[in-house]
Parts: sequence; C-alpha cells; structure tokens
Amino acid sequence: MTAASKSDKARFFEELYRLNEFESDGEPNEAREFLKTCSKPILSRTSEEPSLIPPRKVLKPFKKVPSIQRSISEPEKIKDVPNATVGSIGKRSGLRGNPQVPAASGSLLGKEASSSAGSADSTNQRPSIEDRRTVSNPVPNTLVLTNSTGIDTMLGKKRKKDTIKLVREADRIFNGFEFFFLRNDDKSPLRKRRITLSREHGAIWTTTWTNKITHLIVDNDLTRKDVLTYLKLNSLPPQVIMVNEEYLSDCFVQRRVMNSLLKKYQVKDPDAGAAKQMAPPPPASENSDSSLQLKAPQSKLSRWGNPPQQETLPRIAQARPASYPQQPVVTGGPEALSPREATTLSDKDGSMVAETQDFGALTEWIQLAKDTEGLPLDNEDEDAVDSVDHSDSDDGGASPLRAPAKRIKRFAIKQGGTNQANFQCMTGGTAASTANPNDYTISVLERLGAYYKRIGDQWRPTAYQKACGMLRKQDHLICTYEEAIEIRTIGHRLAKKIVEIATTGRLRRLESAEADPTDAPLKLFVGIYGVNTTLASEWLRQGHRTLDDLVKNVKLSENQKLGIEHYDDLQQRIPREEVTALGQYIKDAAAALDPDIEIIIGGSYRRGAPTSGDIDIIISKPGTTSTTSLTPFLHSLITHLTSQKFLVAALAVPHDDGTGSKWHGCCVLPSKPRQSQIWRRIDFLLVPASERGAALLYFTGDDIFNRSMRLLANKMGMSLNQRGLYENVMRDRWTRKKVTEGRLVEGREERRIFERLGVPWREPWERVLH
DNA sequence: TGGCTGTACTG
DNA sequence: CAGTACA
DNA sequence: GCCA
Repeated sequence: MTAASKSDKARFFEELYRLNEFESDGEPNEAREFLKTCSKPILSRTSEEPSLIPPRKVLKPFKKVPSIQRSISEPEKIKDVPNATVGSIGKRSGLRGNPQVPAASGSLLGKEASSSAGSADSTNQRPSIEDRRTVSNPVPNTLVLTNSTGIDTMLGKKRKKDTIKLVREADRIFNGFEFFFLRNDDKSPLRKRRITLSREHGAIWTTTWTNKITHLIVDNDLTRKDVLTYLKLNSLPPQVIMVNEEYLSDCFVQRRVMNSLLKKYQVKDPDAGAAKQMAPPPPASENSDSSLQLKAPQSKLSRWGNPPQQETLPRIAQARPASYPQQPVVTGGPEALSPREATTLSDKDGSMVAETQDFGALTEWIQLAKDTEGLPLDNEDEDAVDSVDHSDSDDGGASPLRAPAKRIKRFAIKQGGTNQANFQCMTGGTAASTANPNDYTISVLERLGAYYKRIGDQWRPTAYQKACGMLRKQDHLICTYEEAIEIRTIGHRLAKKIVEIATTGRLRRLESAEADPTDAPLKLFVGIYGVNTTLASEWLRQGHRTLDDLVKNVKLSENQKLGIEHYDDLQQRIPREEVTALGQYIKDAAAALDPDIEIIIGGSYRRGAPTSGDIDIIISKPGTTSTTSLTPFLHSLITHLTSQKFLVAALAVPHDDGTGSKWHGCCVLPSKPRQSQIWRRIDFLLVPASERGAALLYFTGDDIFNRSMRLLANKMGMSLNQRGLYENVMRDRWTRKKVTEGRLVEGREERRIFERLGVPWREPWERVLH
C-alpha cells in the first residue's frame, strides 16, 4: 500500500511539474521562483531589467542624499556614550535612549573592514573547530584541581601525546560529551581506568570547569553537597548531568548511553531524598526562566556553534562524509551518531520523569497520547478516514486522512470535531539540543533554506524549517526516498534532497547556490540588523559588495548604521549563562524600582536553548489590565538601565500613543571589562497581567509553533495573537482579513489557551519545531 | 491552484 | 505605505 | 517548499 501510494504521489508531482515546465529543482526553477515571488533583481543583475526593479525603492537611495559623511564612530567611544546621553532618553515617547550619537571618525573602517572580510568571504564560512571551543564563557570560578597529574596532562598538549585508542566508531557512545570527574584526577587506578575508557568511547575529559561540560561523574563517596561545595556553585547548571560511578560502568557494559536519571545513578544527597536538583523547578515553568530543563549533550554544537554564521549554526551536525565542506572533522565519526542521551523532565506533579536516549522513545514520550504522530509504522488502521474530511492544513499539515489515494502519511485522530491533528503544534518538537542522526542532513537543509530566505523566497524557508523539525524527530538516519516521503511536510523535492545529502554528503543545489558570487555579499548584507532581502539586493544591484561600500555610499538608517558598527557582536549567539546573568540584572533593577513587577525571560531561553540569538524580556505586573499602565515603569526602567550602562542603544521604542508595547535595543553586561563586552540584542515586551498567558505563548515561540497555533485558531474560527485568543472573529470573505476583533476567550493563562484550542499542553522546550 | 500568522515600529 | 522585525 |  504505501509503495503504491507513494509512487502515485510521486507521479502526481512529476506531472504537475512537467505541466509547469519546471522540471528539475535545479537552478532555473529557483530563478523563476525568485522573480515570481519578489521580482527583485538579484539574479538578473546583469540584465538590469528596469521592470524588475522595485518601483518605489529604486530612487530612494538618492532621495535623501547619500550623505554618510558621518563615518561612524569608534566602537570604544560609543560604548561610553549612552552614559552621557542618559537623560535624553526619548525620542518618541521618551523611552528611547539614543546613544550612539557620537560621530567620531572613521576608526570604524578598520573594524568594518575586518568584519566584512570575515563574514563576506564565502570561503571563510566554516567555523573552525578549535577557535570556537575557546572562549564562550567559562564559568568564573575556574576550578583547577590541585592534586593531580592529570591536570598537567590536560593543560599541556600532553593530551595529544597521551594517546588513547578510540574504540570503533560505532561504540563511541560518548562522542560529543565532555566529562568532568570529581575527583578529577587519574591517580586512583580505578578512576584512571574510567577516564581512559570514557575517552576511548569518545568523551572529552576536562579538568577545568567550563560550560561545555555535559556530564559530571562523581565518586561514589561524595554527596551532592560535596560536589557543590567543591565547585563553589549554588546549583549545577541545568545542562550538566550529574551521575555517579555506576553510570559509567553501565554505559560501558551495555555499550549505550544510559538514562542518567535512574535512581541508581544519582549522587546521594545527605539531606533530602535522592535525585532532584537537576529536576526542574516544578510548575515553575510558568515563571519563565526557571523553566529550562532538558538537557542534552551538545557540546559539539557549542563548540563551533557560534561563529558569525547565522541561522544554521546552532545545530551543526556531524556524521556523514568528511568530504563535505562544513563537516566538522573531529573524531571523524561519520557514522550516524550513536543515540545521545536526552532527558526530559516532567514536573507536572513534581515528579520527575526521564527518558533516555533513543529518539524514538523520547519523541514518543513527549507526545501525548493522542498524538498519533508516532513513528514509522504504518498502521493502516485509521480507516475511519473519510469521516473526517475537513480540511485543514496546518502548516504543512497534511490531513492524513484524505481518504483513498493517499492515506499515506501519518494518520491522525480526529478530535472534537475539528481535525487539528495535523497541526504541528499538536505534536510538539524535540528538545533543542538533542543530538539526532539527521543533524547533518538538517544542517545542510537549513543552509539551503537560509539561502532561499536571503534571496527573497517567502515560502521555501518555512517549508525547509518544518522539514528540519520533522527530521529532528526521527530516530534514525533518513536516507531513502521512501522513508523521507513518508514524513509529513516532506514532499518529493525535499525527499530527493535528503537522499542526496544522506548518501553523498553533499547537496549540489546548495553548492551552486553558495557559489554564486553575489551570495556572499548578499549574506553579509542581510546579516545587518535592519536590512533584509529587498535592500540588500538593491545594494548589490548598485554594485556594493562590502560593508565599507555601504557606509561610504549608501543612505543608511540609524539602526542600520548601528547594525553595521556592531555587526560582529550582534551576529554572535549568547551563551545561556549570559542570558541568565543579563536577565538577573534586569530583575534586580526592576525589583528596586517596583517590587511588584514580574520579569520573565522568554524566547529561546525559555525553550531551554543552550544559546540564544537575543534576550526576550516580558515585563508584567499583577493586577494590570492595560499596557498603558506599565509604560511609566518601562520608562523608568529604561532610564535606569541606560544610566547603568546596561542598555547601550535603542532600536525601536513604543509608540507614544500609549498602546506601544515593545522596546528593542542593545545591552551589555556592565560587570564585564568594557573590552570584552559584547553587544546583545534585547527586547522588552509590556504585558498586562490579563494578557500574560497569550504573551508568554507568543514570546516563547518558536516561530513555527506560534504560526501553527495561530493557524489552528484561525481554522477554528478564532484568532490568536500576543494579547489573547479571540472568537467570533469576523473576516472579510475575500481577503480573509480580520474585520472584527472578536470576543476575548482567554489571555491570562497559557494553559487555557491550549485547552481552548484542543492542543495538549506543551512545555516550552517541547515547542521547538524547527 | 491558492494558501501558508499576526502584530509593532521605522522612515 | 513598504520594509523590517518579533515570536 | 508542501498541501489540499
């Protein structure tokens, strides 16, 4: 059955494409798509089709004189400025701290040149393994063990000399893991043996405490308390897994990564009952920051995960052929990674549940019972099909049901009259940092998706993201067309690409795309805050290629200038610890100003991500029902944080009609020496208590999850936005635009919004769909 | 073949 | 208003 | 890009 339907489907598409006379998914198609969707010049640069030039924009650059005399200022000075302008906070509503005023001179050129060189150079886009590994941000109290010869071993290059023989690839169950032992020396023969074995199985042995550490292996005679004391920490970073010696033994014996949360692996706790500690603060998830929990080894990711690359970096992969350019060549472990351990904790009742390892199980566990989205099996059951016809696509969702011809993909279960089973928000995603055998494939697809995005394609990027999200949920390497096409949101063309990537390690389409000489500068330009495809391609068409060109010849908005000045900083990902620190700084400041104010860190941080692109702060206060009532607070908070040199720039401030709700800008950690301060993007969202739930939902994301929820609401005749879930929304019959706000159904409680939509509750970290 | 989320700030 | 951004 |  599946075979038949599959080919049907394939044939269908082939015919369809033939009709469109766009057969291959090679370049021509892309060109067409590009022109069709945005009629922007990029690809036709040479021909200079006047008609393709966006009518309106064309002249703009000249409209206001390409002045630019202001060659921007020196970074160092800039950072001081805010202070000087502290008082002058507002441009519009008085909330804008407009720093970056200083216009020293062109020292920027120096910096700029370097950044353009670095980022623009297409050949230079592979983050190198070694550099990435260094900085990040080691925990302050670097702990160095005193009693060990092992240390010397580690600190010196000795590690290299001190060769160990790795076990065969398939058995390197600890690939990507970084172990910190306690006691961390190899004096004891037994411990030495464990360390050696760990390394032979792929682990990295570390003797200094860094944020790359994935596991903390504790001697059996030590307690949790001893550990914390030893490390001088109040609590263990959430991503670190702490286990006792038994854990290693079992892993070796069973040749697999064990579930670290099993009772027998817990380090004993003199006080309370065992376990805990890593357990997430229970229902606290509601309160933001505390939510994070799951963990998963992603040391690899962080290792070369933050270069000024861009969206693809977070989850670079491994596996696959070494030939591929971007492939990390570490231990050279092509094999699909051995399943990594992943843990998910549930705190609903305060109890802790964990799932180990295999993706299948993890996925399964995460999904609530009704999710059918299970696995590969094709049960053909679901014959009830027809009964549920209703269409609803979801983002990508296919109504599996669709009777006859294809009941191929997934089966769904109708729920309460609407068949929302195909909405991605119904199944949830995998933990952000969980390693997956398809990681390499995903990283390649993400790059191609990113390419389409910067080229102006509106839909392919979304399709690629969804596909990646689905791939990440699979428990094994998808390498055949049949397997791929079975997956929801993956169609003919993506399936072909997946096969190509999985079997050859390359994707010709991507190679040709990135080989385009205009791609590097395009990528460079869209990396600027405030610049997207339209502008970037226009600049490209005008012949600009470097940031320097832009600074000298193009009319830039204030935000864009700032985006260029701090290009490198803003391109960096933010380690979780720093987000925590930045958030704490804000909380302290807020509490001092108004003890009732509630500060919640949202975004990827709330989803448990090991690194974030920016910091999202929700500002709320019990009892409030309108944004307006919080505006004064925001004003004083901004003023205060600016005077503290925490906020260093404002990019977007709330409209002064009182309805404004967001403030966007940049901040740094004042406690750091100025030189090492990195500018970070920060967003504040004002949220009255009555809209807290909807805002939390919105600000937690991810993107795909939000769109899915909103689409579902829409299909159910409702409307969901950051303020609440509304019903009886009247939409224009033709434009489908909302005509009436509708009646508020729920805005206060996040959970109730899920309930109203019939979506099983998803913890923040289960909302990672791309 | 048409739809694919909904909103806020800038200039 | 188009462009950009936020999730 | 995928889907209905």
